[in-house]
Amino acid sequence: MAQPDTVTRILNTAEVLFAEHGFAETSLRNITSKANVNLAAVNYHFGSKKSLIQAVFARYLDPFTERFHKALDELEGRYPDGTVPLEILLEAMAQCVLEVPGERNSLKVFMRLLGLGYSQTQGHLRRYIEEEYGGVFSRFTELVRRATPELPDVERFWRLHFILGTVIFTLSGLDALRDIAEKDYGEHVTVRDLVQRLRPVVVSAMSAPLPPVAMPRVEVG
Amino acid sequence: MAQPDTVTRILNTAEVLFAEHGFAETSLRNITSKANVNLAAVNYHFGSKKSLIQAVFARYLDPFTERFHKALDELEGRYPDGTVPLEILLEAMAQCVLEVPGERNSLKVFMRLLGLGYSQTQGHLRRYIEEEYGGVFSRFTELVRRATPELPDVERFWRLHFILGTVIFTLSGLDALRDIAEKDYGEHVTVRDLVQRLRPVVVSAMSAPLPPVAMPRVEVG
DNA sequence: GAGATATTCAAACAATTGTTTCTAACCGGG
DNA sequence: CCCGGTTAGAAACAATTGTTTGAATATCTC
Repeated sequence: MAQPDTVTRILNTAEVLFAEHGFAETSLRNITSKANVNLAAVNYHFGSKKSLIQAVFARYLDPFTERFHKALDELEGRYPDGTVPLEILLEAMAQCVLEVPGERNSLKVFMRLLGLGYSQTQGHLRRYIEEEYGGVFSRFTELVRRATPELPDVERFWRLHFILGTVIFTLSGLDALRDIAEKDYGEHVTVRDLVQRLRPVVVSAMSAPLPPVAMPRVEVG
Repeated sequence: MAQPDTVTRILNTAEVLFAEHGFAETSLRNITSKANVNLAAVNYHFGSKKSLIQAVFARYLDPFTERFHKALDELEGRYPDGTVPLEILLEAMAQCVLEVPGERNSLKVFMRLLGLGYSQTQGHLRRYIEEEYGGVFSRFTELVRRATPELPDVERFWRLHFILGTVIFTLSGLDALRDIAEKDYGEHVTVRDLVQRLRPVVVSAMSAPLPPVAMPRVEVG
């Protein structure tokens, strides 16, 4: 079997090392040695470590956004009034996330990278992701807005991030949690099982009753 | 105003730098210079950078676990059959989280550290937290078990981690989200507001309908 | 106040980091 | 065949990392 060329060999190795140990904790020498590639190759092909990190993300996010856009196109066509039911929207997003890495590496790496992208304080990464892929997300949230007209805008904003937290946190820490679950309950869980479990929880979260209106706090002398 | 002694000066500076930039991205020299302390002081007082990180966590988690244990004691006394309603349990936990850092620094730093502790792949930290503070958590989950007897054990396990993800993810990324929310909706949000919003969402998530039973996949020839 | 202990300090240590440089090898088109 | 630009390679670079050392200073005890 022919070895892939240098840049994909670097990307393949880098993404699993990043996912395993984080960005700052993974040295270029560690990557290049495991990839059987010269150290200088990274700076030659990518320019810098930062750009390598972004390239790792792009290889996942580019096909994802493409699929997601297509899926939303299809949905908007199927519901000509522009109001797609919430469950359908969430389901479409879940399917797109599930399909993307299937071709190549594991979904686990993808989710772990997403989690790191949010938590690790690599400023450049956050900016890069927002600029490059903010478009699909706002398109999605606009559809969610039409699907949940009863929700105040602020409330919907926060709830979307609540469930984003649930998904990223769970799937990105999946390995550790899976071990515990398997040890304590003897049940081997796949990512698809988890999505199955997430579905009703996410839907319930989005349609929870509104919180009591915040009283402006009045100082009592 | 008298300056606090060296070790607390180090801890005070370290915790905000860690929360801002992560552990690996924060150098001891950065900490010691901002704390007006000699570089060697860290290794003298704490032994190593790892131990400093653990000490930063301990200063938050020790008082938290103490309060949390007391709160659970009080609840178990109030409900002698050992069945505390779920809402009360969640409320108690929220209150303990909110109260702890009030004395000293901001709740924001605490939550950010918690998020980093989960996502950053500092193996020693995970182990330290589990060994040192796993006790309260399992006590809490046992109470949750009694409060939700209708939930299968596995399902409850996952749902607890779902909402854990929501809370940590949201509160730990609060700063960035707050900026967006304020810009888009002109509404300044405090941590307490967020807890207000989280309450109904979390309760709904825990009491969502069970997912459809997973069919064992049968290969169709 | 002398002596012992605890703390601070500047300096150096050894290891590792990302990046650059320059040379050698490759490879397709004249 | 050999020449052009592209890729691979070994080595060195400069900067930064956590940690250690040994002397100076402060703090406390008897």
